[in-house]
Amino acid sequence: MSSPIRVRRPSRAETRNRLLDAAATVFIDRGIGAASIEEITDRAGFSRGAFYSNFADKDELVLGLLDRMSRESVTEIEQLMVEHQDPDDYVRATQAMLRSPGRRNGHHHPVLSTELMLYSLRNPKAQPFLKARLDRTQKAIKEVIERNAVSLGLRPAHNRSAIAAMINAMDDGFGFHAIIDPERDPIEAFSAALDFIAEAASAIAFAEASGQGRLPTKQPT
Amino acid sequence: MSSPIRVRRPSRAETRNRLLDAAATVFIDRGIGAASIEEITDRAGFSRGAFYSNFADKDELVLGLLDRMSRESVTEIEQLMVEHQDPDDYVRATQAMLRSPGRRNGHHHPVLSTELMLYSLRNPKAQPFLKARLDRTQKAIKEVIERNAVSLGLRPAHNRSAIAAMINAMDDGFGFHAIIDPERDPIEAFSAALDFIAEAASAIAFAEASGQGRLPTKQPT
DNA sequence: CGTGCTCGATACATTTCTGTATCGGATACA
DNA sequence: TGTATCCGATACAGAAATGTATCGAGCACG
Repeated sequence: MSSPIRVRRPSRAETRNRLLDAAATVFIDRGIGAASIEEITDRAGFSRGAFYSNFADKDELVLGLLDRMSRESVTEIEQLMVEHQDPDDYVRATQAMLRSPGRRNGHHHPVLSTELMLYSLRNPKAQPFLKARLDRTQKAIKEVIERNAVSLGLRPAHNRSAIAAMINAMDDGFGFHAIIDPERDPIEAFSAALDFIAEAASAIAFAEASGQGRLPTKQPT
Repeated sequence: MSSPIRVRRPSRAETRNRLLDAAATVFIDRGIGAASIEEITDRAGFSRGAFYSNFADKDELVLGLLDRMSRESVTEIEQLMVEHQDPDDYVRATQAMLRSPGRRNGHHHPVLSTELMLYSLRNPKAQPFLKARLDRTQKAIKEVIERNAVSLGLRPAHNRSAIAAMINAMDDGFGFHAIIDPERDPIEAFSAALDFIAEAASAIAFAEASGQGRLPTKQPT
């Protein structure tokens, strides 16, 4: 029978992708610096020859991973935000996504992100990818804030970008602290923080409306 | 002349400390995983023999560094907090400390902290050190919050530990984002965030005093 | 079919890193 | 001053990792 399923050797793209997948898991397990090409190819089920046929060296591999991650996530966060415009919904969707199988195993693992962040410090070529991702994330958060500005009671004077940066920083910070202390639940902490900020925003709006003077804002630096 | 200054070979403790110093800088430059013993001893001005005379292997070196950092910082943050009970003062003192020469060069560099965090993930022996440091930091922040609870307008219902965790997470998060994008100023962002939280706390207190009902709090997880 | 090309496997050369064994100068102390 | 001990330097062996050169099976295309 001419079944479309045939025993064939993996296409070049397939090999490349499997190598990238394996690289992501080895980077998580060992760290980028300590990861050897051999462990990566072993885990991918190839020989080192396959690696050197697809990449010049480890740096190019990391860049390739970064590039693929970048392509994949261009729409991911934005889509999530668009689909769940209500902050509550978004938090819940985020939880679901974070817990979905294949997420923490795959390439979007907080540890991998951290490894890549440090890597970008040492290889400037990687920096634009991560900066772009950071900017995208914060822009998406900002858009959700702006859409919900009225119901949140946010005053025009409040700098939405700054608040988005705060939220993003907290999100990542909680993630890191969960790495240090696994007993901490970053999602719960993040939810609580969002609640506080939402409550704070309405309270500030209320205080303002009641003629309560705005607190003096200090000038840093 | 019997000057007390003599040409002597460094004491054991001195050698050890210089090795730890060098290790810290190499870890920052290359990452813990990619750091070789030789580069560390070179930078410290010793031979590899000196290293193996003081440490069994790289793991023991990292643990030693962690231990020394732990000892050094036990009082540092707390002292800073005690000396500057006013939040404004504290922020300013923090800025001064962060900018003090020898801080970012030495061992308290955000990159080093991140390296160690990832390391602790892979070597459980390191975990207690970092968890202890994290707990200490948050406890100190919490104490400052509690001392200033009245002037901040914090209601008893507010969970001070959660707010301390928020602040700490933001602090670290901003630091990490500054690593990704050097144009960002983590100190300025942190100051702005503290302002927002302080403003929010008084506004919440004011809204509460005016009979404005507390916003419903969502139940995560 | 068969021929050329692609791409992963194998083998090899080289470098780098680690860890140990040994040596010798400096120090402490009587 | 003599002597035992300490501790870093040197030398060596082995392992691990890198990168290249070569080989050969599979696929595309005539």
